[in-house]
Amino acid sequence: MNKLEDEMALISPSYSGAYSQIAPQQAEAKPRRRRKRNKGGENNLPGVKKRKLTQEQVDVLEQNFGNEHKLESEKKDRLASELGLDPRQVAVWFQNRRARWKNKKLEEEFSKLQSIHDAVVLEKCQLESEVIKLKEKLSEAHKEIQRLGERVDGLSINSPSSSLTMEAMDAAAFLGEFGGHEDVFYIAENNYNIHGMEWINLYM
DNA sequence: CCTATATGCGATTTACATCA
DNA sequence: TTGATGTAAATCGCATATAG
Repeated sequence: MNKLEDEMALISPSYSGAYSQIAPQQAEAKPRRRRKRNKGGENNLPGVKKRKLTQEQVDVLEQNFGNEHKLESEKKDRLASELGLDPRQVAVWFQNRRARWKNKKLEEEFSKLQSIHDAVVLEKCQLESEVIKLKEKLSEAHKEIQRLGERVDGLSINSPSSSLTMEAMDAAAFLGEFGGHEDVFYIAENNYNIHGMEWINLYM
C-alpha cells in the first residue's frame, strides 16, 4: 500500500501551545526536569508509533532545505500538505536538519583548523632543527676565530702573515652574517677585546 | 508595560534500524 | 534472539520577536 498513507497515520502531538511563560532565569543550578512520555495523551493516539519519513518526503524536504534553511509558515503549511505531514513535523524536520547542518559545518571547520595546526607544528619543527644546525655552525666559527687568534698571537711582530690575517677576517665576516644576534655580538666583542684589538693594532 | 502567540535553538529523550 | 549502538524524530525549556 501507499507508504504515504501509512505516514498519514502518524499523528504527531500538536503543540499544546502551553508555553508556560518564562520563569526568570534561575541563577545557578537549574535542574532540567525529566519529561514523562506522552503516551496516548490527548493529542497522541494510543498505539501510534513514531515512523521515519519516506525517502520521497525526505527528498522534497532536502530540496527545500537546500534552497533556504529557514522555514516560513506559509512554506511549512504548503510542504506539510504536499507531503501529507503535520506542519509541526515539517518544522521539527527543519529544526533537526539545521542542527545536523551546523554540526557538519563545525566538523569541517575543526578539520580545517586541525590541518592548519599540523602544518604549523611541522614548520616549527623544521625551523627548530635549522636553528640547531646554525648554532652548531656558529660554534664552529667561534672556535675557528679563537684558533686563528691564538696563532696570530704566537707570531713575531716582524713577520706578519697576510694570509693568516685574511683568514681571521673571513671568519669575522662570517660572524657578521649573524648581525643582530646578541650573543654573537657579545662573544665576538669579547674575542676582539681579548685577542682581536691587540693584533689588529699591531699591524695597523 | 503586560500578555499571548509563534518560532528558534540546545539539550535531551524516544523509537526504530542495524549489526555482532 | 538479543543486547549494544547509531540516528532520526520528537519533546522540553528557555529566549526572542511581534502584535494587540
